[in-house]
Amino acid sequence: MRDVARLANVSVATVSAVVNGSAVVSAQRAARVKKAMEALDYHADQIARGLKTGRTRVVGVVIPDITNPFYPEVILGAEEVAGLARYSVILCNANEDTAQEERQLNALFSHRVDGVLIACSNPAVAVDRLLHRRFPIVCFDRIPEGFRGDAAATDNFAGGYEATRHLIELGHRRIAILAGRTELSTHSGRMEGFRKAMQEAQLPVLDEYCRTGGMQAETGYRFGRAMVRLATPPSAVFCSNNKVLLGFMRALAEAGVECPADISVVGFDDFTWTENFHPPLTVVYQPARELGRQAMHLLLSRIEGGAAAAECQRVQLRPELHVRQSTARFEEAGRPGQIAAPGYERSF
Amino acid sequence: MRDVARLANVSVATVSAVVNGSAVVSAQRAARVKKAMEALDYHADQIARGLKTGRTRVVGVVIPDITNPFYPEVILGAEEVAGLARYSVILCNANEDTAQEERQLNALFSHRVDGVLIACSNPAVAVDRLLHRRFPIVCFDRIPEGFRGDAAATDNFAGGYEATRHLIELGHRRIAILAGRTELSTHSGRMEGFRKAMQEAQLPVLDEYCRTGGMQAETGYRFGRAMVRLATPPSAVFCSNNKVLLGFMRALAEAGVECPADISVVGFDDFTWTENFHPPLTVVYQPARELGRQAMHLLLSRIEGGAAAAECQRVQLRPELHVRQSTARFEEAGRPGQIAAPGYERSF
DNA sequence: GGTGTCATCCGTAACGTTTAGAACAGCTGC
DNA sequence: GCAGCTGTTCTAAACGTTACGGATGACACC
Repeated sequence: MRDVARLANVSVATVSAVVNGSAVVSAQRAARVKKAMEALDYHADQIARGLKTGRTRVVGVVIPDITNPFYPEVILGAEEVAGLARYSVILCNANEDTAQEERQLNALFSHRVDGVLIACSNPAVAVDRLLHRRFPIVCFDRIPEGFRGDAAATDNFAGGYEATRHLIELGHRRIAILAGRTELSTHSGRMEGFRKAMQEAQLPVLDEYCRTGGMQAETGYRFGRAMVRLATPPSAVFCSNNKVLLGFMRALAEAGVECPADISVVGFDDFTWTENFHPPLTVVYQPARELGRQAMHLLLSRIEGGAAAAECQRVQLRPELHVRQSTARFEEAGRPGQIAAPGYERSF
Repeated sequence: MRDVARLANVSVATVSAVVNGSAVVSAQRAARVKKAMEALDYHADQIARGLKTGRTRVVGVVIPDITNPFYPEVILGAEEVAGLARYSVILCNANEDTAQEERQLNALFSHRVDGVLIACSNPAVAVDRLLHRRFPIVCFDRIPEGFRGDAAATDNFAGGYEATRHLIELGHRRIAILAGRTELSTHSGRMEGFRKAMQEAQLPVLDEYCRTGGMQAETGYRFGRAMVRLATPPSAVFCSNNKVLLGFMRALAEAGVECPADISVVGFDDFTWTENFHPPLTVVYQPARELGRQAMHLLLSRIEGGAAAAECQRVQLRPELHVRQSTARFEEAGRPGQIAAPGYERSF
């Protein structure tokens, strides 16, 4: 900057003024400065600027699992609107680990990011602390319990409800749920939707039909193996996590259980490959990219509007049921020896 | 920091010394300082530190398409080793757009990142400029032509070669290739491997069997539609990009062409879902996460070792062919009316 | 007691910006 | 001719660190 000033024969203040347009400078001088900047390939140092202004034009995004294709899609949307507003994003992958999440948050904070977008687990002590300091933070996807701040998420209750309704309407009565970690708002919401639908249809939700706790394919596989060994296996399953679903389907395949002939399955999240899956999957789709966009909008307006803005903004996105071929009508006396009770049981 | 110093009744220099361990300070004082830091919840400001030291402990990672599940997996590995070394990573998604890539690079640079990891397209003017200034930069996956710097990538030639050999050994003679953008090192490498295998087997590579240029499902779909309309369609296809493959398979399904009965397909990259695909896909797997780890190692050692380190380090990872059910033996007089020439053609 | 050697500690000048306020020049109006 | 404006430019003090060089005191040695 000093070099630019010298070359253009002005002071650094003038250079700063033309860079930021923060003060009026005569056309002639401005031209000189611009030429000098060009000549020296000058780019303002965001670090120094950040130190002085307290604003870095960097936001943090922390997600629990970058390997779950849902999140990259969200990031895509978030990055899109951040980039448009000339913000950069630091990405942190917490790996489903609260301790790591907290470390990441601290790192972000000491890097002086202007705000953070986070899909976070309970309990959210670190997040609450930040929020309490009026630090711009918005939660997306997973909203910690009791969180009082901006948030964007899919209507998980509706998603769970519709998925279950779909199964019920197909004639299923013995419906199981694989629900991921229910201490997360996402999965508890989907679970609630499931319960509501079951209750409305006066169907029981059996303990042995409720499996919770895991978020990886591995746990889905375990669930699947356990489920096929049940004396009376369910005729349909709602699986609220896509990675769990993958493992579950693998277990079914290994056990020779056919979907949808022997069992109907509806999953969560839709991707390019779900329609080429075997079988093409019925899923509840959530608009992941749009979620990323909206969440980042919330964050940026919080950052620019300051904490003075409206107390707490929430956006909720509607999921959509995409019906494909992993769900089929259930006939009690259907495919002989498979759907009918005794043969069905033995076939597992 | 001033507050901490005041509370501990020492100078800021001393606080800095205990934070960084950069000078010896008596145990008693150190304890006082630590207690004060605790009491005030002091965290060093990385921005100020960065300004002073010229090192930010942030690295940039720029990828061409976060929606391609290959890259998140790479990021996972990169983040893992960066985190261990207490570096944060700024993620940039270039969206397969050279102009955007250059903007991202500039942003990273003015944020004073200590180095960047990039999978970049040709021509790599921006990258070359950085490299020329001895800025720590390592290319991964896609290595621009003539790039003289650190790089990590899969042996794409071997991947293409093995995929093609596999098809040839299954008896295929009319083999097509869907090669993505061949100006990228990845796809040109895979293409070269393909050519080599074809040449060794004295098989012709026909123009109408070579489709290049796209990286999205949409183009794969177009390729597929065009290919099934050919007078003499190929009996096997090597598709060097996973998203293109998805579109291609969709086109086949729509046209009623069955895989592997009518056509064998081998893809690139392996994911959790490839084995549940319909049909389970034969693919050449590249160790994406390990690639991320190695690339980040290269970068960090370049950063810490300075430009003084070895002239230029390269690591190459071996891909593996994962054989599943999308490839099958080709019998000239096989499945009647499908594989035999005239009927085969009509069946499309 | 003077001198030299350590071991600690502190003052302070940077790092590259922004920004408040001072300075200055050219007008206008009386 | 001078006060008062306006419009432009500059000076210099921050922002929160680090690190160089000097200061201080304790101790040992002659």
